[in-house]
Formats: sequence, C-alpha cells, structure tokens
Amino acid sequence: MAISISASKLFKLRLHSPIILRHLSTESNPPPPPPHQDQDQDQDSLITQALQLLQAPDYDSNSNTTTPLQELLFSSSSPSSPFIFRNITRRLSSSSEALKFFHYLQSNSTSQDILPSLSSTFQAIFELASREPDSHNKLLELYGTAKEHNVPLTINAATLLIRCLGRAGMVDQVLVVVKEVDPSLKNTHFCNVVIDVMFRLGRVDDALKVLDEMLQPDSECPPNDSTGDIIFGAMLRREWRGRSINDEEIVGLVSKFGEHDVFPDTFQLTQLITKFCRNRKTGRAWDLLHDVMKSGGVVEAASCNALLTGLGKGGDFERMNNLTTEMKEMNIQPNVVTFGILINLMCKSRRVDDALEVFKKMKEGSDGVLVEPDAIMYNTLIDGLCKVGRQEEGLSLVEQMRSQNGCAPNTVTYNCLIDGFCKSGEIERAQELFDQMNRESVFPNVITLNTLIDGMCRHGRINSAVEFLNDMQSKGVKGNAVTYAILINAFCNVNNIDKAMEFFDQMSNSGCSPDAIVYYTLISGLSQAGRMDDASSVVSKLKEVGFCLDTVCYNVLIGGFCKKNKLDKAYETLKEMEEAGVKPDSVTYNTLISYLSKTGNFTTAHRVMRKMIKEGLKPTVVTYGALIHAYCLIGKIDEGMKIFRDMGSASKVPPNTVIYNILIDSLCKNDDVEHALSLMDDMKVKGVKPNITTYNAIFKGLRDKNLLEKAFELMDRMIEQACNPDYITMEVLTEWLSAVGETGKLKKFVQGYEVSASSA
DNA sequence: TTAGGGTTAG
Repeated sequence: MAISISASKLFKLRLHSPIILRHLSTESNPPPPPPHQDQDQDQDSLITQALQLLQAPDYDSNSNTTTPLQELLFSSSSPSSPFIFRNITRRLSSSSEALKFFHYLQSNSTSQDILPSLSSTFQAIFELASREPDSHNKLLELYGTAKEHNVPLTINAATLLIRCLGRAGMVDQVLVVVKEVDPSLKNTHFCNVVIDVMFRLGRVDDALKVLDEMLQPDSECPPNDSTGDIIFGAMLRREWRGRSINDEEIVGLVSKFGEHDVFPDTFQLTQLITKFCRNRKTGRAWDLLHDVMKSGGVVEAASCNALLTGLGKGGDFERMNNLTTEMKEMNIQPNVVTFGILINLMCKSRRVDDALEVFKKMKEGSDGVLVEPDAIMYNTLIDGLCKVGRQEEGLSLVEQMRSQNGCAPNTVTYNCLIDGFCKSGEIERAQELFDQMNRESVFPNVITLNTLIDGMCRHGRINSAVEFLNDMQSKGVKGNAVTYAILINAFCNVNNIDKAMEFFDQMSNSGCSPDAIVYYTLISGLSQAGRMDDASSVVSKLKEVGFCLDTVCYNVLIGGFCKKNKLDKAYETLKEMEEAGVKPDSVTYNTLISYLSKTGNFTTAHRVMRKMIKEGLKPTVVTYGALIHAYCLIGKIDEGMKIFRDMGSASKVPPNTVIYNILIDSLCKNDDVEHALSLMDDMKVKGVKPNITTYNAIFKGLRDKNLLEKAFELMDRMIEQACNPDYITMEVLTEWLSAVGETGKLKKFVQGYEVSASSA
C-alpha cells in the first residue's frame, strides 16, 4: 500500500519537475525557496521509504522481477524528479554508498530522461565526498567517473569541485574543470567561486578574464555584491601569489562594476583611495572616487577625507577646494576628520589665522555644519600657533580644551607647547610646563624628552641636556635614536667631536641602534671638522649594518675631501656615488666647481659644469657664484662681471644678494666703488635686498674714497630696511666717522637702529 | 596631532 500511495504522490511531483529542473540548472546561492509543506512531507516519506529499501538485501542484485525499490523509484512511465534522487543520495552514509546508488539508478532506469536525475545524484555524491578525508582526490576521481558515464555536472557540483581543488592548490585541474563546464549552465555564483579560487592560486589574469566576461553589458552572469567583495578585497590584498592588479585596472574595474550597480563599500573605497594616495597617485584616486559618485554609489566623508589627505600632501589645493565644494553639493556631511585635515594643512602652511577662523565656524556651526572639535584638532591648532611663535595663544586654547568635556590636554598638547617655548628660547617656561604635566599626571614620553633636550642644546645648555637625559632615563623614560642624533649634532656644532663619538658608541652599547640619520649626523660633523678618516670609518659601519648613503651624505663627504685638498678622494667618492646609482645633484657639482675654481683650475671647473649640463642639471645661482667668486679672488673681476651678465640674460638665472655681495666687495677692494654703487642701484631695480654683508662691503669702499654723503644715504637706507648693523659695520663707521668729526651722524644712526629694532 | 640630520657661493 505504501508503494501505491507513493507512486501517486510521485505523479503529483512529476507535474512540478520541469520547474525543479530549471531551478537546478540555474541554481545559485542561496538556494531557491523551499517547496510547499505538504510536498515536503510527501518527499520525506518517499525518501525515508527509499532509504529503508536501500538497506534491503535485494538492492543491487540483478533480479528479473521488479523489486519494491524499483517500484518506488521507477514505477510510472517517467522517472521521479532529480530533486528526489539528490535528496536520497544526500542521506546516504558515504560517497562510496552514494556511488553504488548512482550505478543502481543508471542500470535500473529505463527512462530516456534519467540524465538530469543522474547529474543531480552526482551532485549529492560530490557533496558527500567533499566532507570526507582526501576530498580533492576523491572528487577528482568522481569527476572522472561522471565523465566516463557521460553524466554532465550540475553547476553546483562543478562549483564544489572547483572550490575543493582550489583549496588543495590544484591549479591545472581547476583550469581543466572550468574549461569543461557547460557554458550554458554558468551562473554568477559559479563565476564568483572561479574568480576567488583563481586569485587565491595566483592566476590573476585567468581570474580577470572570467571577470571581464561577467562585466560585459549583456552578460549572462552579471556581477553581484559577492563579486564585488572578492575583487575589491583582492585589490587591497598586500600579499600576492601572482601579479597584483595594477592601478589602471583598479580604476577601470570599479567603473565597470558601477555600470552593474555594484560598488565598493565605504571601507573598501577609502582603503583604495588611501593606497593610491600613498603611491602619490592622487589623479587615480580622484578618478576612482568620482566614478563611484557619478554612477550613483554611496560616498561618505571617510572616502573624501582619504582623498583630501592625499591632495593636501601633494599640495593640490585647487582639487581640495573642488572636492569640498562637491561634498557640499552632494550633501556629504564633513566630520571632525575632514575639518582636521583642512585645519592641519593651514597650520602647516603657517596660515594659523585662517585655521582659527575655520575652527570657530565649525564649532559654532555658522556655515551650516556643526562639529565638536576633538583633542587632535586642538593639538593641531596649538602646534600651529607655537610654530609661528604664538605660544601664549596656544596656552589659551588649552584653557578652551579644559572647558570642553572629554578634551583634556594630553602629552601631545604639552609637547607642542614645550617645543614652542623651547624654539623661542624660553627654556624655563618649557621646563615649567614639563613640571605641570607631571603634576597633572599627563605622562611625558620620549618626544617630550627629545623636545626639551633639543631646546636646551640649541640654547647653549648641552650639559643640562645630558643631565636631564640621565635623570629621565633613571625615571624610566629611555632615549631613542632621535635623542642621540640631537646630542651628537649638538656636540659636533660646538666642535666637541670626541664627545659626539662617545655618545655614538654609548648608544650602540646601550642597546639603542643608530638609524640612518644618526649616521648621517655624525658623518657630517666629522666631515666639517675635517676628520675624513673618522668619517670614512663611520661610513663603513653604516654600510655594514645595511644602510645606504644618500645624495646629501655623498655631498657632505665630497665637500669634506675638497676642504682637505683631497681631490682624488672627492672624485673617488663621486665615482662610487654614480656606481651606487645615487645621482649627483647640483650641490655635488657646485661643490666640485667651487673647489676647482678656487684652486685656479678653471678649465676643469668649466668641464665639470659642462658635464653637469650634459647630465640634465641646470647651473644654479651657486654655480655662477662659485665661478664669479673665484675669478674675483684672483683679480679677474671683468671675467666675473662677464659671467654675471651672462647668467642674468642668457641663462635666465637671476642673481641674488650673495652674487652682488661678491662683486660689490671685489669692486670696492679693487678701488672701483663707483661701479659697486651702480650694482647697488641695479639691486634696487631688480628687487634684490641688500644685507649686512652688502652694506659692510660698500661702507669699506666708501671709507677708502671718503665718500661721506653716499655713506649717510646708505645708513638711512639701512635703518629704513631694518637691516641690523653688526660689529664690522660699527667698527668701520665708528673709526671713519669719528676721524672726520661726524659723530653726530653716527649717534643718530645708532639711535635709528635702536628705534627700528624696537619697532621690529 | 608632537621630537632629530647632513651639502655648495658672500
């Protein structure tokens, strides 16, 4: 009785089978909604019965009479639905049991339409095998069996197979399966799995080929959000087995995805933009964001912030402006980070008042957007104020901070203020702030330490700095490479090279390894002190630990060798530099040209200059200055003037104050103060400001010719320009004017200087 | 959001 009932139910089911079949061939994840409940129950009872009969001894025997199992499964004129066979198979104990069932179905079915059922059964076998040990080999073997029996894989079976083979790293087998899958069965889920597997196996080009087909406008398998996740994730991945997706591809792909209404989420978009900006590809980042905007994707402040940061670093203020305008137009609400970026940029370019205005508007919401500042923003402004010497205003911002909830001054706040006071030479106030932060339990860090040490060193208190370091070390704040760089530099500056070397050794011994800057600092100090052997040995140490010399460091060495008259060593260094692939710059050539011309080797100096030009470098004002100076030194002022005229006209390098100083000084010393005065007029015309060196040179020239009126005129001009006299000026003028009884003029000059100093 | 270095002509 059970059988007959089942047979009739089967008939009922068969009516639905075309629909079920269609589902099978295009089935994607997630699976289609479950059938009706009564159908469910019918199926369940059929499956239960089938499973019971499969335990019976006559299953798999080739009896001539119809068995109950055959009756159940094949009684009517057509086979039962593939869905049923698959569900029976799924409940078998193993893939080998399932394979036996497959063979049973194959040999017992008389129907022509059994093929879809067999495919479906095979899918279930794959499912079982995929959960068994050694699944990839089992699946591969089963795939062979299916092919042997001409049973096409369902798309889900193919998907499962590919995923499993991919996990086992079987690249070639994956490619074979992909090639053999019936193209008409492929769906988006299948393509997603293929792409994912290919990426993981490092087959980027194969993955992109599949993706390209998905992205075609008339694609049978259009991309969905999962496709997006796979691709955008792959774009951001750091470690690649194959090649990475290049920037151009990224922009193109995001744009094509957009045509299918698939977009990176805010996090992915922001990450992609950040990645481009870090590689200085703000143009691509810009295109990326705007593609998403144009095709209607969601763009939030975070992504815009990433781009604003990149544009700011590249100094592209025009695009920054455009982007903020677009944000307004598109109703993308700026947040505290957006304002932070803008305010930071203004502070860094010393436009602190502009920054304060933006800050005020933001806090009041007077421009339509009200945002509460955070500690970072306060710190940015405080730093900005301190960097332009407005520490007191910085302190009043700290008071504002205190009055705002959850915005207490922190270590960074104090560090900025301490640096401000140190830079202005108010070391005591910096120390007071240091004491205050300790009282408030805002803990100093190594930056606090270094800021104070640097301040002390720069204001002649090296010993206090060392004492302070020792004190802090004993309290647990250890110095780092920066600390030692500061101290080494400070000792080099006061020509205490031994002490500098001592600190260098001390840091290595105390387990703080020097970084490249520490090496560069010491090399420079030694080179300037003329200790080239020591400098060379530090260079060797630097190389031993794996650092490289950069252009400036090579220049320092070349300059050092020149100073010691070791031209051969200088050339050797230049050669090494070129061989190491470090391009000499104009400073390198200028150093050599200066040395060569000063030692009278003008032919070689000009040859080096030609080489410089050949290498694509333009002679600079320093190049011409070096030559002019050398010609003047040997009394060939005409030659110097010739170069001077040439640089302004032919080479289009405008002369600066130093150039004029060299010439004016030489002309005066050469008894040609008239010509020197005409050069001073020339400076006025060209807008080149004279400095104290200019005035000292011309005053000496005027004194030698006793041209008093001209001197008075220039003294007035000095006061006007707030150019402070130095001891040379005073010496020359005092001696001369006293001798000629013009002490009144001198007194007036000193008073004028005092007035101009106080007003300045 | 905070700290360090080195080069050429007077």
